[in-house]
Amino acid sequence: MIAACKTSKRKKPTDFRKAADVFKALANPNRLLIVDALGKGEKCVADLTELVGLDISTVSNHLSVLRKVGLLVDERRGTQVFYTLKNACVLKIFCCLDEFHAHLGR
Amino acid sequence: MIAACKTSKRKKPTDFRKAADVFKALANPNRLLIVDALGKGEKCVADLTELVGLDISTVSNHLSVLRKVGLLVDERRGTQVFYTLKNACVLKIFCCLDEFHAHLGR
DNA sequence: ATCATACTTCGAAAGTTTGCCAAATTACAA
DNA sequence: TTGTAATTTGGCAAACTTTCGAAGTATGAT
Repeated sequence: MIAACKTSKRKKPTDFRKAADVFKALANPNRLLIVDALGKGEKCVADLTELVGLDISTVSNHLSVLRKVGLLVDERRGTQVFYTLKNACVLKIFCCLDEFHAHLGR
Repeated sequence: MIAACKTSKRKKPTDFRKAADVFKALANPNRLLIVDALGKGEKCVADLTELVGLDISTVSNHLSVLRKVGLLVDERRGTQVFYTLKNACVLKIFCCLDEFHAHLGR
């Protein structure tokens, strides 16, 4: 039996669906690469495209997946669109994962 | 710019792939329901099948997805197989998500 | 206005996931 | 050993994801 967190309350089916949507958005190595990069500061689509090495349309799609679940915000400045992490929680989740893999020993 | 966690180090492509696999395992409402239930203690497949309301073979598949990424461990006792959370990190991730949704206001 | 740049949206192909059913496996009991 | 209960595995169809290239949109420069 493991202690739950302070903020946790009785969960409804929609809670699991919403949570699953966020995990779905994070369930792709290229999107994780993007999130990790944005953890260091905002980037435009072209920068991220160079980083992940896929077609710009594909990267744009990945960005929209992350934006739709509220992980990112976009801001147009001139012809460029800059993306930023919406909040630090995602990076915390990364930390939990680091711990998890350390615990697993892989 | 957001502070990274203490344990974070330079990430390799395989790190993102492994992390994505864990998120993939969590990217399904029924599997989240299972993880949440197991947070309260071990359960056998039949118990979990009743909980999620899908075919037992489907639940068995979900459990194997979660086991493969190291989130669960199984233990056979007689004819039954009991599943347990491998560690508390997953529940911490849930907490991060709760925070995230609170921050988003949905 | 026209053009170039930066990005998004659409449509299609290939691959993956989810679910059910039926068949196979495992452990125990009679 | 034959049967029965619990779980896993294999096969399949429907739905979803990933990627690309082409076409579309928005902004700023000429």
